[in-house]
Amino acid sequence: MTHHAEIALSDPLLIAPINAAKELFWRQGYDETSIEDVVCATGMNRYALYNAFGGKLELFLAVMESYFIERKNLFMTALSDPQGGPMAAIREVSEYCITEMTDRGAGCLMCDVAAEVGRYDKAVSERVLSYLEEIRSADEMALAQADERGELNPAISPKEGAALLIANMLGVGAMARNGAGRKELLTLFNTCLRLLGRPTGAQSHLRKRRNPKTTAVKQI
Amino acid sequence: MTHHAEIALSDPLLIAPINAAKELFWRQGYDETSIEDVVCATGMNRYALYNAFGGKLELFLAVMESYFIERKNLFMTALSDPQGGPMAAIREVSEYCITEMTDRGAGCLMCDVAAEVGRYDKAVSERVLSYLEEIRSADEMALAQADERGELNPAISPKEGAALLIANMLGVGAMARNGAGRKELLTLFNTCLRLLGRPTGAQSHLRKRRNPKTTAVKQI
DNA sequence: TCTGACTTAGAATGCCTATTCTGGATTTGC
DNA sequence: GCAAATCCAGAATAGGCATTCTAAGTCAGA
Repeated sequence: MTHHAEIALSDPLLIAPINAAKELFWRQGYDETSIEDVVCATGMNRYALYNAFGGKLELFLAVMESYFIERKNLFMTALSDPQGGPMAAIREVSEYCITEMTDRGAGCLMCDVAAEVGRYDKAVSERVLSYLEEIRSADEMALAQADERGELNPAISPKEGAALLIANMLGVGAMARNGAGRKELLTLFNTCLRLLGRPTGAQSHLRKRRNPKTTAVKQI
Repeated sequence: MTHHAEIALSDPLLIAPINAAKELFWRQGYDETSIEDVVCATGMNRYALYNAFGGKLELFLAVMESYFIERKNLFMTALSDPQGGPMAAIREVSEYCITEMTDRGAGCLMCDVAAEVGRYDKAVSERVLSYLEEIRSADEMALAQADERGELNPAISPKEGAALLIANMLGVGAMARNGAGRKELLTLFNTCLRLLGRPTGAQSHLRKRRNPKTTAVKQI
């Protein structure tokens, strides 16, 4: 009596258990999360749990799928038709993700936890890459809009910029996992975003302060 | 009869076993690497292994320390007095790291594997953060030199740029762990490096191709 | 060559965890 | 209210793994 992730996801009664399990896997990783933990956190009976999902791996697959869909929706709705402009939308959605990470002291569920599982199961690691590509292409869409509005740094293409954003968020996740603070991570993300944007003359005053020897001349 | 990581590191006979174990932990992670694996890979007797290190955790600590020192040396020697200029040195050392990662389908031993162990042991996660800071400050040093030579993007400080580089490399590691290819990762890193450098007029031709409507005017 | 310390290979131990089983409780359909 | 199906809690089961033990083998020094 094996059940598939899709079936589990479509059952409204399983939404709460899946979310509880997601929280555990996200915070603790796959190996470090025991079925006992899941039983306690969901309040679900062990027997019922095995009946509903089939086993630990299948449960994780359902969690992963749920995360995938949720995250895809988040990015798609935020970036496909951004009200306050594409760059603002990217900032908003990314800062939301950073908050999620620092709240949990964890990175991306797909990229970090699923990668752990991907060692056994090639299908999982392929799913992770497809997730990354999905998010990247949403970012690329937004950056293409930014480009049309002249808000993208001319030195890069929307595609390159999107890849950079993804890598930066993954890096932020790695740092969150190791205990870096929210403020530090936001600063880091802002640096990335600043470089992605079209350079403005106003920014050069930073340089003046930093290296007066060569740029002490007033620039007003 | 407990031995400490420092003692193990100073014994030349243990260098080879430590390197073999490092390879295993790096590729497979901490939990996924059994002592049996280590026994096979090092050719060392189980008893001798326990005598030399004390246990699995202590072995990993020795591995971690070895990686730390090795990596610190790599960055320090490459970046403290770079012959071909600071930006070239950063590129060189980073590309070396990317090769190490793609060779193993893994990220950074400290940031990824040690983070796994850091869940049990606070001292380990603090060590990871101190490692990150060490590398970041080496990058910052190089970027400060670049700044003095007018090679740094005026929109950012050496400190910000160094943090961005670290995050980018961590992101690259996360992607390598999930099976991304070397070429893709090099492209990604190059984008990052391009943005860190001082923008040149020549780059704007990229933009012309992408968005002819607004920049079709010849710019030579 | 002999002795005593050290090393080895592999078996035993003990713990932890996923999964299954079981006998009793609870719900459901009528 | 009742029979049948379903669900529950916790006890077995089974396998994996770190760590320790053991009994035989090896080596160094005289």
